[in-house]
Amino acid sequence: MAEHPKSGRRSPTVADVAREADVSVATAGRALGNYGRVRDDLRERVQEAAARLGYSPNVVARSMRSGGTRSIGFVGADISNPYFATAMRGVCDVAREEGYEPLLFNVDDRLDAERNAIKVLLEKQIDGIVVSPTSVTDIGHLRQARERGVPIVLLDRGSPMMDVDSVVIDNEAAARDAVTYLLGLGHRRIGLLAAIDPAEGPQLVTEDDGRVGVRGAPRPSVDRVRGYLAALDAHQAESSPELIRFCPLDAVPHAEAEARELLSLPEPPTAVFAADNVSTQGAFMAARHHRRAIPGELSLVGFDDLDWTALVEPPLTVVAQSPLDMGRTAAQRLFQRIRGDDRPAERIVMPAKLVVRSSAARH
Amino acid sequence: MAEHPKSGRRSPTVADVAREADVSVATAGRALGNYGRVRDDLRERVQEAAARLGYSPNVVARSMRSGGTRSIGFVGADISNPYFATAMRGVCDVAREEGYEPLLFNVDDRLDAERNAIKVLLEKQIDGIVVSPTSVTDIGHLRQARERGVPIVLLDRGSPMMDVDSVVIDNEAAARDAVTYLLGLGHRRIGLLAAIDPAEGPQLVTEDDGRVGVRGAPRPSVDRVRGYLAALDAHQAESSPELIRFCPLDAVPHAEAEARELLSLPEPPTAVFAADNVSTQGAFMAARHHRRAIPGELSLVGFDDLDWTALVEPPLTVVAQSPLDMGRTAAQRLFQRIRGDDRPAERIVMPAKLVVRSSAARH
DNA sequence: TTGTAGGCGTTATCAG
DNA sequence: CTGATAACGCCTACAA
Repeated sequence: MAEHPKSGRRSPTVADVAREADVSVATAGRALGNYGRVRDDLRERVQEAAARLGYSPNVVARSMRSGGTRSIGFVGADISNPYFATAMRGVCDVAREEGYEPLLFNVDDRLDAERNAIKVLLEKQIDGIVVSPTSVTDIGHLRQARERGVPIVLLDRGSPMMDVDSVVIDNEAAARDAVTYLLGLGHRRIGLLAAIDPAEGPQLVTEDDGRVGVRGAPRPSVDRVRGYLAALDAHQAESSPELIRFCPLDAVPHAEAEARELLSLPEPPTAVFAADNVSTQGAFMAARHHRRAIPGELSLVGFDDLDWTALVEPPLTVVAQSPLDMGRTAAQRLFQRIRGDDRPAERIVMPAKLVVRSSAARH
Repeated sequence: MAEHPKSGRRSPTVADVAREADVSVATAGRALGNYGRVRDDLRERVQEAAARLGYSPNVVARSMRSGGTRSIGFVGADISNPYFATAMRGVCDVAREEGYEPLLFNVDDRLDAERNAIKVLLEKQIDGIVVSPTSVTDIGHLRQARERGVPIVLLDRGSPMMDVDSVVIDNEAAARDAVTYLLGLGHRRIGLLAAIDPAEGPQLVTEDDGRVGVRGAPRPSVDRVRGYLAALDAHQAESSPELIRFCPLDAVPHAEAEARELLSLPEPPTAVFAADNVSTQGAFMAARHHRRAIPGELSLVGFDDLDWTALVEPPLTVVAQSPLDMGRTAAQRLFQRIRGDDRPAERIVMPAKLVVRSSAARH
């Protein structure tokens, strides 16, 4: 048992250990920190003294001197969303492997919270940041971090306005594949459900030739809408604004409400592509509410391979991405940057694949 | 990682601002930190200079002087487990309200990882810790933190060996209620499934009167077994070791395997109580594998009101606790301690209630 | 009201 | 190989 002579008081410092071992602070420091050379017997005496006093180094003071904190920041929407929780897990694992500590911020897709998170991280002298930016256009705070020399890696959402690394999936292709799959099953009237913040201003437009297009910053959801439209175009299937539903907030009840409206259309879709995990849950619940049998009366392809999608009846066909790997990859790239790698910024595209289960059938 | 004198990139300090504004560092410091008195025109000059230089305070240096870091630690099993993710969310929210930053550690129920987490947190001069201890008996590292004067609050699991606050539910009562509910429906042969680490050494014993008992440290799972047994006893229903299944690891496949064995018994139970969310998922999957209709052929009561339990068919009857509130409560108590409150340690019992849906029927 | 001069704990530098 | 000392950036007695 280590004695605590001054229990509850100031914790012992190198100077205390030095005094106890009857050496200079410099020698004690060297013996404790394994730097420089110390005679073996002295080293031992110091280490014994340290153990006796219950010494543990003060990382704050160390950071003070070194300028680095051996910690990184992770800024994401919400940890109770499984996507972010898992991505964060990946970031944490890599950080620990590197001997770094991650600092987590939930910003709930609020820009002011994100700005504040970046500010706090900079004040904390963090060594790097992984961020899923709320906005891909309003990024002054991210720029500021970069100007300070703090490396940044974008996760899930890249920004064309900023020259930094990003780790994403090819959202357009993933959506195109999913919708092409439904088209291949014979569906021609396919609904789309997506959680898109209207503040980011994506707009549905009807082209001269009657086809629908989407304009807006390349956020994941918007890109998925593009992929959906591209697949329809390629098969000359109809696209119509009434089949495309955005739910304004990132919450399941809103998504369910939109999905219900979609299914209540005079001529309802025979299939629905839900472009994110919130919409997927909303669509599933709406189908149940309307007693629309899946896949008999309604085919459904969802997004994100969450636990529950394989547990429900029928198990859902979904586009699966790997937030764990994305988080790991983002962190790995961040550490390359922290170590001084200055190759040009890169857009790292991770795989997403369609996991076919039983929620879509031939029409 | 900013090495020491990094040419001109070094971020500006109070001294730089002072020079720019042509005042002393003290005045600049006062103007920037809103303490002491500064003449208005000077304050303005300083703030302009700060803005011009892009000054932001160095929290590390501030901590160095003040001795506190305005940050707390959260040590839990695994953020990708929704229970911990949500609890962590609660802790984070309260911390931010208090102007503190939370530092998160995943320890995956590994004691060495937990010890290391505590060590790192102490070195980082953290102001307090919320921890879901892996072990309720091997707690030397937690003691050490307390001896250092760092307040600790235990979450989910209390320890009788340590005089600290804990935030828990009444696991025994919750399990008793759940099983009593099944007994009330006429079930007499009720299986139990629980994820218990054998390393924590709970033992099933058969008493002289033929009844089954459980011995072991009061972890949540063990307490739930106690509650299960107590309910059976109170109704003179049979208890038998073959009806009680522990899965060794905290993973769904193991739970499912145990559940399958349980359902394959020559005389299988008519109802199952799954004592945690992992077991609940395992039991549900096993029932499906055996084509045992719920609740027609098998009644199931699970634990933890996760999203998916309401989404499956039939929606599951579960014991619900609120990890969000538990996390918030733990953090609130922690801040009381940080502020110096030294009332005796308390065991804060949060509510858990049975949410009746459709997975249990009359036998 | 403003300025000067330490000191927090660690580590790097330089001299013995 | 060891020891004294000077930073790192901020804050606060204390002095002016």
